[in-house]
Amino acid sequence: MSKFDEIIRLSGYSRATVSRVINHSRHVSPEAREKITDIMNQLNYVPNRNAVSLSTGQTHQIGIVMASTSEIVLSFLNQFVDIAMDYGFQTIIYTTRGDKENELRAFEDLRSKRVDGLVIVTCVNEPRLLKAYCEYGPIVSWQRMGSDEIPSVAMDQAEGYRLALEHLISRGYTRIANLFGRVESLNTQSRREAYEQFMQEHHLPVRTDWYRYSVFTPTDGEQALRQLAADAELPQAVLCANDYVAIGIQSEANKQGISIPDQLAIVGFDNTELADTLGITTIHNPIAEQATHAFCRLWAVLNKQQMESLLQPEPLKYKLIARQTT
Amino acid sequence: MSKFDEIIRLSGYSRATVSRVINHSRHVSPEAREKITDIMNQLNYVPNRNAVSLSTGQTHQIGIVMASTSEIVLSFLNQFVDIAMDYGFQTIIYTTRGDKENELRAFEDLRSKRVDGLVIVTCVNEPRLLKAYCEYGPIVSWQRMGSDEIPSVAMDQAEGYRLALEHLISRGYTRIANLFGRVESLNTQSRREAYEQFMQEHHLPVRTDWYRYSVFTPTDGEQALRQLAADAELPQAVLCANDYVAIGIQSEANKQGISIPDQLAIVGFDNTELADTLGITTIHNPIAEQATHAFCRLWAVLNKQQMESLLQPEPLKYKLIARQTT
DNA sequence: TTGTAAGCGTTATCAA
DNA sequence: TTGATAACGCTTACAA
Repeated sequence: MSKFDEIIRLSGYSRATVSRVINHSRHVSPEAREKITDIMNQLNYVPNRNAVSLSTGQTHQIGIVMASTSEIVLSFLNQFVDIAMDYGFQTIIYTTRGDKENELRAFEDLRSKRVDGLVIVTCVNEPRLLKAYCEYGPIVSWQRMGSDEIPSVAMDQAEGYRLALEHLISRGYTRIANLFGRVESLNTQSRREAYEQFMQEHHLPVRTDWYRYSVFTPTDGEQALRQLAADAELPQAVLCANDYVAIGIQSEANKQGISIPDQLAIVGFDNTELADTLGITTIHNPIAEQATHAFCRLWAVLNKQQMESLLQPEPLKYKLIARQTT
Repeated sequence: MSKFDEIIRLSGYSRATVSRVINHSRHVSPEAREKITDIMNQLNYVPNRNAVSLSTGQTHQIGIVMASTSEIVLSFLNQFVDIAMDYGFQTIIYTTRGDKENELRAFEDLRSKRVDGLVIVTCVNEPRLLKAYCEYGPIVSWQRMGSDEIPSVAMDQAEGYRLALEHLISRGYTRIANLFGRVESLNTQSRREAYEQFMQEHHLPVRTDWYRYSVFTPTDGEQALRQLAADAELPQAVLCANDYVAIGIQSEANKQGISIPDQLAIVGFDNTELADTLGITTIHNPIAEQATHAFCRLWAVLNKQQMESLLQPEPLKYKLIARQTT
């Protein structure tokens, strides 16, 4: 006999009343509440969450989908897990390693009621394939999806990129290399367009020969600089996909005796703690706030209500943080 | 009517047979299997995982408990999530922010059948309180718990620490500072004892005045060096709690014009990618392998069988990685 | 190989 | 305020 039935037996009340006490319903007499509560404590009762989930259709679990738990997504992840927990939601990690089938499992888990909602941090499947899952529960994305059905909480990175470009130009750096992340990502596209437009507006050369893609880690950064340095002409400045790439550039420059920022200026992206420690100029990216946004969107749907208090009134802003590498 | 009932109705078979097909039981005729499979595909059926979990008593979910998802635990987390997924288990993150009540919620979730098992990465509650939860499901720990009931997959850090000390002494650094993590942790205790024992064996001074605690991040490292440098005598070498602290030390030393390794040698811990990039001498710590171990322990219990193939035959080893900071 | 029927542990709808 | 009873969607003895 389950503990639930035990409580029913010992208290003399019905199944329904016991359930009401568990769920703090107001329609219970004080005597019933006290008696049942006592017995619950005595038996050290906890509800079986699978039974609750089956009955209510809600798991209070949210899935978060990403290629892997890297440093780059860490602050988003951390903030999301934290705020979700504050609102009574657990977070399940789905790491896909960039594999489409792995990734689809997360979406299937939405369909099979394992999770109530989904946050996409990075994903590799076609948006038009994924949006079919929207009918099973709310989905929001950090990565921009280029699809209205799956809303994104990301900011347009063009804006941040322009801040970096203005800063560089104002200090006299005009021959600029760009180290991008994923070729197909909308972020990369935004950044590239921002760069090209900005340079054209200022009648400066657009150096597409200094574009590099799939540069994510410090090691990637080191390698990229080695390549660039092998050519006849060294750029005056490098715009990096993120701070970790910038660290790689900085380190490799030191090894090669390239002086920073005289011979080479470096700008990172995201403003992580290490960029501060290592004196790297960077663009502050309000990542934690975007994670908060992501949760709020989901929460609003799952609770069928707006969550005004948490939806930032003023839009988020990028900010240039000037340090020693420019 | 649920899709399950729909399948029963359309196929003409019973509830049990349909279930058998879903679970790939051998005791089903080819005709039945084909007919039912067809209908399942037609209806785009997926089982409701809450119903399955309620019925079987297994969720195929494992909770991972930590203060926060920091860089330091990242490779453990990543590897654990990956291998768990390979074996059909999802991972739920419980971040506690060092709060005992938050932490207990993870353990209560084991009790309420939300997760099948638990991995402790870091925890703040008393082991004797936590071990009461062992009866509800398997628990393993990365952090050493000092309790037999909750086994730990961690290695004794004394061994790694000794490697670092031997290396330093062999290069002539004898006046050594130690930057530790949490004061009460068994790791810190191990490291401190290793240091003291090693120095005494070699008739060298034990500099307890150069002990610092709660040093975790680059910023903590910078601050620690600032303090040390303010004193009359600077140590010849610093042993750091992890590579991130070492980065902070390295950076602050550069700022202060302290030359590395001539005036100050630095040894990190863990051998992260950044230690390589930044040329920091460190101790390689097979963290991913420990995460694998952790999963295997849980898996062995949950499947009531040994997992010999995955349990490393040879014991894991620390390794000194000498770079430019020594 | 198939079917019957009893669980799994809750919530929710009525009616009283 | 309470209680009967059905519903949630699936698994699993036990029989046939």
